Amino acid sequence: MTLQIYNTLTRQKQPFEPLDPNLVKIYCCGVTVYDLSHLGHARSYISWDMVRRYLLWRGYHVQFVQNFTDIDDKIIRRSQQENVPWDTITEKYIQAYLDDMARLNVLRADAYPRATQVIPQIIEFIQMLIDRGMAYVADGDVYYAVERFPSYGKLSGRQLDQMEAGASGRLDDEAETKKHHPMDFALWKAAKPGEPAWDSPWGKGRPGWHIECSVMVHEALGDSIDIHMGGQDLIFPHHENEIAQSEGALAKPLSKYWMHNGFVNISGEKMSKSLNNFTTIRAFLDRENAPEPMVLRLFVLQAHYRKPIDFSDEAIASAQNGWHTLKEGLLFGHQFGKQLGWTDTDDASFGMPAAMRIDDTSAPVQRFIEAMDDDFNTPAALAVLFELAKDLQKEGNRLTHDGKSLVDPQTLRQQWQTLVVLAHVLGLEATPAVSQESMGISDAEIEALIQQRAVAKQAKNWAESDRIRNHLKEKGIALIDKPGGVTTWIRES
RNA sequence: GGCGGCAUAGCCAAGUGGUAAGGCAGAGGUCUGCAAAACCUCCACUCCCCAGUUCGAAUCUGGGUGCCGCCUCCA
Repeated sequence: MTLQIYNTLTRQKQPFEPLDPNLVKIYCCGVTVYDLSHLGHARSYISWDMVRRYLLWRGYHVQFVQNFTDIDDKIIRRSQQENVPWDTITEKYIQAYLDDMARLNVLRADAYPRATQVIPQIIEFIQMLIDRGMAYVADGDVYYAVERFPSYGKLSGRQLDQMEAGASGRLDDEAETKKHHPMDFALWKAAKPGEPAWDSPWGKGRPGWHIECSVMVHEALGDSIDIHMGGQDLIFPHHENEIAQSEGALAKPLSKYWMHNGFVNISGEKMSKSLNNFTTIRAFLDRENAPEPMVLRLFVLQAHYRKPIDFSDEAIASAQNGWHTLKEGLLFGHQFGKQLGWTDTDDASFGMPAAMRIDDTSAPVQRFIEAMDDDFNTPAALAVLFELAKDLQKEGNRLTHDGKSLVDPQTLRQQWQTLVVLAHVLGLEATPAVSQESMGISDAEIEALIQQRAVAKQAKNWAESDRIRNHLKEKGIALIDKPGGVTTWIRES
């Protein structure tokens, strides 16, 4: 069984066979940097990060390139509104994007090309399209002639004649009158006064939205790549136009597979800038009682990447509880390794997924692979993680409450490592609490309070007993009374 | 109008011809002075509706209903 990927281009799942078996080339459509990233972006890039991590784990070499669109109308408008240079805006939001993604444990791309860094190549590419008769100059603008590209519409399943009707409403726009065909789109836009502009054979101007991606794919990865990915809304017109440009210029397939992620909804409605119902990633992660970033990651992964997900407080609360279980499982080794007699718990590499060897033929790993091979079925893959985590959680509680587990320590170790490795493939990671002593109360103080409480309990002074329990609870210490009057305690994470 | 997607328990969500994963929530019990994110057990004879194919369908076919997305910047 090989990995099957749903290809938007063919509208079906296909076996994944990279053009070069030794190197998978991926281009991921990035953000336009004029504002903070929102939860929709989080969903998208968490999904693609998961795809990348899985391919890496399966042994592929992956070259992952993601662009920043750093010149466009919205950036210019923002720069005028705030009265700062356009590249001040873009620098700010590029940094913000990278910071947000780091919090969500999204791996850095191998390269982050920007539109404005490839202007000469864009001009060259446009010239190539003009030379091949695929584009025409009109009054300082350059347009792509869609009628010259016979398979225009193949990605989105549209036909030119069917789209004309819908375009009639925009004919009053001044640019429309310059076009030979209503669906023609700008490759180069002549500069208006005061706008950032670059010199070109057609006069001062800037690139259109779609051309940058064609050029950056070409520059970074070559004529043809394996996977091109982005949000569902990019299928048309963005990706359709990229295909027209790249294939129109190079006469080679732009990408073998096209992957598109589903949207984030808010109460059943699409989250978008135009509807103004979006939440930024940092607003979400920095609000009061905000969940850990991993909760957002888990929430995203609990649905298949192509399906819409609905954002609600209830859904987040559910993910939060789920993450707690997973986290306990992930921290199992750190918490109980010593007690189980594992000898390497102080090693620097302890707990590092890269240093773990797990049994690939074990049932959980096989089930995980089977799920992920089926077009990255993360909900099914997560079921495996939950089962492992619940098992470990149970054994951990036995160790805490009874002081021993009936399961063989090495078996537990295998289970734990399997969980950690598989979770890592999904980008789910828990870090052990740093310093236990720094939490404001020492072990000795705790023991002393437990002694006081024991005295109170013997005197049936329940009020005092509960006061001590609650006091410690506030300090993050949970007391567990066991049969025989013995009380143990744990620091809650 | 054109193209596409989805409908599975209170909620989220897998499964796509062989008799309903997983998560959240919930219920009962154990233990307990209390508490516990502890332990045990339970929780869809049923998969939007109707008709058909089949030994057998949530899964295939036809029809219907409902919801959503794209066709304009958008992950």
